[in-house]
Amino acid sequence: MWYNVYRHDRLSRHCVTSMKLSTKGEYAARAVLELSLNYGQRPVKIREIAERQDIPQKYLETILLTLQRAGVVRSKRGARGGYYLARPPEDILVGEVIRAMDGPLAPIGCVSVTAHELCPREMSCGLKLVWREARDAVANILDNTTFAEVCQKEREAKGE
Amino acid sequence: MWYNVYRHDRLSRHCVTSMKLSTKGEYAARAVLELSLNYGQRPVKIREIAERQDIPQKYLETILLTLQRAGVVRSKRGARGGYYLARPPEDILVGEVIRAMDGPLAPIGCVSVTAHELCPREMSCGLKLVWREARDAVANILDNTTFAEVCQKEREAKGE
DNA sequence: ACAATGTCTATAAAATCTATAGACTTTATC
DNA sequence: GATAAAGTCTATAGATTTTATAGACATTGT
Repeated sequence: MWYNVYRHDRLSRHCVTSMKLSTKGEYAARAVLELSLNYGQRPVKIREIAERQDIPQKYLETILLTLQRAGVVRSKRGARGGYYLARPPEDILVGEVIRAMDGPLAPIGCVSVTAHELCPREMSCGLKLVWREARDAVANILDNTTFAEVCQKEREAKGE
Repeated sequence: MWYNVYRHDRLSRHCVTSMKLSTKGEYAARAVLELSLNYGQRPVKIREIAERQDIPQKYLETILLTLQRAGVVRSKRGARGGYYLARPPEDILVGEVIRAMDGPLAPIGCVSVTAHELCPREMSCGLKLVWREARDAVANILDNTTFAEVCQKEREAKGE
């Protein structure tokens, strides 16, 4: 019923949409994780992030630009340039990165907190309540997890 | 950044993917809700469901077929035919309907319970834990909400 | 100066989702 | 048993979105 599709022969993904993270969102999260692991050191080149996290470099360039405009990362141009976090990992939320790339977390517009829209038709409110609960549940996780925590879990997993 | 797009001039939707419900998933949920509201009565015609819930009829036909194959609904053919729930609304979960239409709830394959897949690369486990938490949070909502509850909330909302 | 690096915009390529067409099957009713 | 009213099925059209790349430009260190 659902197949794995290899986009650029690196990342597998289901064909379905609902509740799914885009590759863009995942690439962004991995890039920010990579910068978090290098926080406090010199800027990391796009090429390095791309290699270490196995992300298509040109695609990553556009992703990093978006993250920069969202205030998550900063860059230094020219020789010895690269990217670095705009704030310490403790202050960067996973939800923030995902929203920057993919928009609101809500499964449907009318229950979005960051981009609420009125129902174009009289919506079944019983269902609306369910979608809202789902949105809140996801937001509760992603907006309460910082990249400092992700780093720590990553290191714990590697250490064992 | 994100626009409302009117697909068939009825349902608005964001352009973004992540954590979003497909129109198909929402149509399916609304159709099952409609059948739940008519549970115990005679079969409901596709045309009636389409009109009452404002869903393109031809599209709804394929959606109902999928739901039937998933064991959620049944049909009666011929004159006076139509669709009805395969089980009482108390026994039909929202998560079941969404999965039938859109696949696993997990935001990414490697944390899916219903369709787990191995990471094609050494995945950042710190992030993987976050995706799993998000998946569990959504599943916890959608797999603990029955259409009987949705019906009740719907009626409460209408009554006030 | 020049090499290394990020910036920007357009667009190509692919995948996915939404929706419809149209021929076929089944059933109730007269 | 003829007919009309339904559901069934498969293919495919149409639209949108996502993924990815190209290539010219701007900035910085040495």
